[in-house]
Amino acid sequence: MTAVLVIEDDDRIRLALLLALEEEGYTAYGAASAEEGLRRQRQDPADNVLVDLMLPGLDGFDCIRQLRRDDDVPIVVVSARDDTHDIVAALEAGADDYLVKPVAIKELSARLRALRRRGRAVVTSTAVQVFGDLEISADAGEVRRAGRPVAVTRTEFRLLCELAQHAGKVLSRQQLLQRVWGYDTGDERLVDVHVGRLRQKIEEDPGNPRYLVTLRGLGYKLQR
Amino acid sequence: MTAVLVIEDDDRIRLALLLALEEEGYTAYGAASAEEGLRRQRQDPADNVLVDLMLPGLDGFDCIRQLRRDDDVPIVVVSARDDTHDIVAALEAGADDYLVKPVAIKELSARLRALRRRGRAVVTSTAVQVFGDLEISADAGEVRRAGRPVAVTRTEFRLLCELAQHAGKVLSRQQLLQRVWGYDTGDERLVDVHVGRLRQKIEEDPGNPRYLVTLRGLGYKLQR
DNA sequence: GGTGGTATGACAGTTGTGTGACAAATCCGC
DNA sequence: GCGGATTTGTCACACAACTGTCATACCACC
Repeated sequence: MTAVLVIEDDDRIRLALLLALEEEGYTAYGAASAEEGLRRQRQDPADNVLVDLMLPGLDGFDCIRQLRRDDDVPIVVVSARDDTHDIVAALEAGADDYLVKPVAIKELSARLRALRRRGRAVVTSTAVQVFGDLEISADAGEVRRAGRPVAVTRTEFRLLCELAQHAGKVLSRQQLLQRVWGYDTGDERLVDVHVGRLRQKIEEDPGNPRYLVTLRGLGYKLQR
Repeated sequence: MTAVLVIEDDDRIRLALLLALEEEGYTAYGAASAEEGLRRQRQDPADNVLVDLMLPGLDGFDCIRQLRRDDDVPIVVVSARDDTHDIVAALEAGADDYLVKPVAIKELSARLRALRRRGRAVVTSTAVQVFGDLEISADAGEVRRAGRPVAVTRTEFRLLCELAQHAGKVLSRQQLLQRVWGYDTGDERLVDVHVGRLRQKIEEDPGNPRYLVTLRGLGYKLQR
C-alpha cells in the first residue's frame, strides 16, 4: 500500500485530493500547513508527498527543501500558478514533479506511478519487512519463513501486511475488519478464522504462535 | 558534459532546441525520426533524450518504449498537445517528464537537472536479462529457453519485457493492460490469455509455471 | 467450575484463473 | 492490391482456490 501525504491549506481541495487518492488505491492523509506536514512526515513517513506552493507560515519552497533534507521521498508540487519561474524554482528546491491546478486525478495517479517506477520508492518504502525468520515482501507479493516461500491467499496477505505495518501494536478485530476488508460492521469471528489460517502457514507451532499473537480481549499483533 | 539527444521531426524546432541546449552548456544533437533517434542512442548513448510525440513512421510512444527497453536513460517528452490523456500515456510508456510546446528553455534546463539529480543508475540496464535458463534479449527482440530461440509474437514480447523489467515484482492485470497495451480501461482477461500463450512457449510445464507465475488476486510476476 | 473469549474443522457459495474455439485484424510475400 | 498465414482479442466453460459462516471444542481468567 502506498501512502501519500497531502500538504495543502485549503480544506476543500485537501479533502478532495485525499478522497480521490483513496479512490485510486492509495492511503492518503493530509496536513494543513508546512509545519504540520513536516512533523507528520518525520513521525510516519509517507511514500509520496504532495505540496501546495502557497502555504501560510513556512511556504512551499521551504517545505520542499526541508523534506528533501530529511529524506529523499518523491515530492510532487501542486500549484495554481503555472508560471515557468515557479516551476523551475520548485524543481530546483528539490521537487520531482509539478502539476497545475485543477489537477486531473488520473494524471496525478500516473505521475505518482511514474515517480515510483523510477526507483525512488523502492528505497524509501516497504521493500521487505523482516520479523525474525519471517519476511514479507509487498512488492513481490510474497511471504517467506526461514527462507522458504509460503503460499498465502490475498486476504491473508493483506491481513499480514496490515499487521506488519503496525508491527508490535495491537490491532482490534474491528480495526482489522475495517482496514483489511473495508467493512464498517460485520462479524469479528471472520478475523479469527483468517488469523488462524495464516498461523497454520507462517507459524512453526500454530498452537503456540511466535509472531502472530493474540491479546485476549484486545485483538492481534505481529511480534517484532 | 551532459549530452542530450533531441528527437523531433520539425527542422526549425529541432534546431532551436539544439541551439538553446548548447547555450545552456549541454552537448546536443538531433534526430529527425524515431528510427534515427533509436539508432543514434544505441550507437552513442546520450545522458538525456527529448522526444516529440508526433513523429513520422514509428510514433513517439513506441519510441519511448523502445528507448526504455534498451536502457534507463531519462526521457523528456516535448509535445504540442497538453491533453491529459497524452501526458498519462507518455508517462506510462516510460517517459520521465512531459513539457508542452512552446518550451521555455530555462524550464527544460531545470527539468533536465532535476531528472539527473534523481540518480537513475538503479535499474539493470543489461541488454540481455537472464532468468534461470530463460534469456530475454531486448536488443535483438529475442527470447531463448535452454539456449534455443523461442518464437514469441510482438505482444507476448512486450508483455515479457514488462514483466522482466519488474522482475520479482507483482504486476496487476490493470498495470499490464496500461503498460503493454496502453489501455486505461479494458477487459483484464485479455492479459490472462496472453500470459497463457506466453507460458505455452517459455515454460517447460505450462500448467506448473516456473517463471511466469500467477499470484491469485494480485496479478502476475516473473520469478527471478 | 462457570463464563466469555478464542481456535479450528467442515461446508457451500463465490470468485479467480486456465484454456480451447472462433472471428476480426494484421502481416507478409508475391 | 491480393490471398493465405499469423496474430490478436472475445467469449464461454470448467475447474480449482478462496471466502465467509457455522458449529463445536478449547482455553484463560475470574
